[in-house]
Amino acid sequence: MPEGHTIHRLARDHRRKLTGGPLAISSPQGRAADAAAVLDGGELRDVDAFGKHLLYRFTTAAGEERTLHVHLGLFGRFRPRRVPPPEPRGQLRLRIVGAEHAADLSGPTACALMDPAEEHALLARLGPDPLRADADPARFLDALARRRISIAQALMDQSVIAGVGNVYRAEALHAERLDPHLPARELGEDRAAALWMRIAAQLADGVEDNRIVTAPGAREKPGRVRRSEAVCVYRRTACWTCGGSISSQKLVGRVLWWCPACQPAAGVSAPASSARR
DNA sequence: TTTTTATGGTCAC
DNA sequence: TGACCCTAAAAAT
Repeated sequence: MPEGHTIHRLARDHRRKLTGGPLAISSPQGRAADAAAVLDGGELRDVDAFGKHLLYRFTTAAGEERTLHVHLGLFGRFRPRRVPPPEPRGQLRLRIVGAEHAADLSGPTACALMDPAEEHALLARLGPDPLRADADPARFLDALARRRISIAQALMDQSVIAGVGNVYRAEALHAERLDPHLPARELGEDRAAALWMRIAAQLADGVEDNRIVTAPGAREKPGRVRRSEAVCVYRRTACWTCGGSISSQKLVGRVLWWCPACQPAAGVSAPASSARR
């Protein structure tokens, strides 16, 4: 589930549904018992999202300001619940129950209190997040210009750009007709700026839809569109745009998907060079 | 029923 | 680069 759009959507939803009143906070599974004990009975003031990280700003029942850091990782999920919530099923790391809304968190990579120093260190190693109004695209352009790694690898590096995951990487590169193997530094300012804009737009759509829909026209009929029909290249066999065969390759532990026809290597007939990985 | 896979990330070698 | 962490559902047996 979680790329940056999921995280920002959760921040928005939880800000709206869980702030403004005392919360019962527990860790049925016990693995976040310490944080739950501190936060139980407190109030949520705000929720911040940075890339794939969530920061929940609490005022505890004792009147202290504390921040809960949540990172969903690959498997983490926040599920909305009615009040009262049902008996916990499966592994439930954290349960937050307000007067009208509740939320269950399972499988996160991180769910722990974070002090200001740790938060500072976290934010310092994150690149700009296109979903944040305070994001500086110049940092993205600079990072790309300095990297020898491929653009595909660069987009997965959260210190280059925060919030992009494996689906948006594939879809944004396809939308910009960029060969994923192109070295980041060879992108050039114009194409890098266009890529930033594309990612920002796709992520923003993702927040609104609460899912990734990048296939042209598919957003107009949400709910009816299967995932495979909502994207152009990710985990597809045929390109949504041209119908050609989609290529895939394991790259640094993740599968990269692209359309060789829509995203040709610069100078296909040129002598084999470092362009291909 | 078991195995594999997944939209993520860290750490040790 | 691989081991590992976390959970659930799909795919394979």
